Amino acid sequence: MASYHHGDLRRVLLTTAAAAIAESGPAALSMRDLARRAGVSHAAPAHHFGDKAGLLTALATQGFDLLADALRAADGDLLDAGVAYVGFAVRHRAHFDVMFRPELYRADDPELVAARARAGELLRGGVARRTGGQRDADALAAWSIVHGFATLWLAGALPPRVGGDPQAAARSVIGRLFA
Amino acid sequence: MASYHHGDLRRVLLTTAAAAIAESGPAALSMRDLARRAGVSHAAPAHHFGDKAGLLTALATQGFDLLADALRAADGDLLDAGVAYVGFAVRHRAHFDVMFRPELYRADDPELVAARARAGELLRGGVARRTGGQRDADALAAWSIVHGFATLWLAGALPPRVGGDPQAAARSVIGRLFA
DNA sequence: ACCCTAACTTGTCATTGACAAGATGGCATC
DNA sequence: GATGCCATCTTGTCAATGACAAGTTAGGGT
Repeated sequence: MASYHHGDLRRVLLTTAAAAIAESGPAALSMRDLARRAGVSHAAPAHHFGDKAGLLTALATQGFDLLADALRAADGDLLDAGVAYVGFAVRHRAHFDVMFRPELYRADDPELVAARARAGELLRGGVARRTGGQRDADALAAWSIVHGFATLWLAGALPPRVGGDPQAAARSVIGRLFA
Repeated sequence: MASYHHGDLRRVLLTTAAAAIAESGPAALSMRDLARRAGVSHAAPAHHFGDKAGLLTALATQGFDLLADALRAADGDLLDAGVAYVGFAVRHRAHFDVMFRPELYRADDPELVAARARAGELLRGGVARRTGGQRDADALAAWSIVHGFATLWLAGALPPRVGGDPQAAARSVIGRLFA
């Protein structure tokens, strides 16, 4: 038997939830099924997250932090940042799914707000190095195109001819911006 | 008392469901609450749609048809088609929300597949008039940018400075493509 | 040795989705 | 105009779920 005090349950629940959501979407996630997968009682998740919205808030927060990490690695280059954005969405599909669905979680949670602000800062930074032009509109266009591509990819809405490598396809698409 | 045979229930349920989803998202939609809003018994919706997935399949199908109508009105112009796409997303938020969430409905439903194909045809048509370039990648970029903008707008993820008119903002953003 | 509290469990309740079976009434057919 | 048919809608029921209340366990500080 595992010890009565799991000790690491919160993290395990988050990763398990991410896996479950990646399979069937946030709507299909059940607190009780999550508890079952983690081998704990049906009320254990509620202890750590309060309720379902609490869990998804934690997931979204983690997601914004992961996105910030991914963008940091691109180091300010617009194209790389865009590709990294798509890469993040594909690698962390569950987080991405939840992050932009604020009705599922508590969008005013302080930790969530802070993490989102950090990621937003890096997102804007990716465009900052471009010279001239209307920076705001450029940033918005860049964000829109990568977000749209990632969303369509994840939804399976893109035709097969796009190919199997989302990051490569994204690179080609982003190239159409400011061409 | 309303007559025992409602006669128009199916359509009423679809519009009521769209309103409910526009308020709180597809996840929060309850068949029983839907029945309550429509003033019918809790099992009436299931008669028309089978189950929740059936209802959302019907909504998505209707959504693709509405999108096709909106695109047709743009008459082949790329910029107009993009603005129309965003306008559709904002005006028919619930439909748009469901359409690109295939795990919520039966993506292989024949009527759904047909409606989606019709809309897809018009979508590609919006880019067809452009001369030269790699048409596929151009179409993908255009779709991505309008879809991303619409998604971000609906998620409330855009900063306030973007303003209150999504179609105007979209026009400016789309202008960054092929500039 | 003691308690204090975080971590988890058991128990419960209203609500939900899905299904089964019954009731109603318009409509075609004779 | 009586009869039968069947789509439409209702009532009834069941397992599963989310949320909450109350109890149990163990580890750490004093």
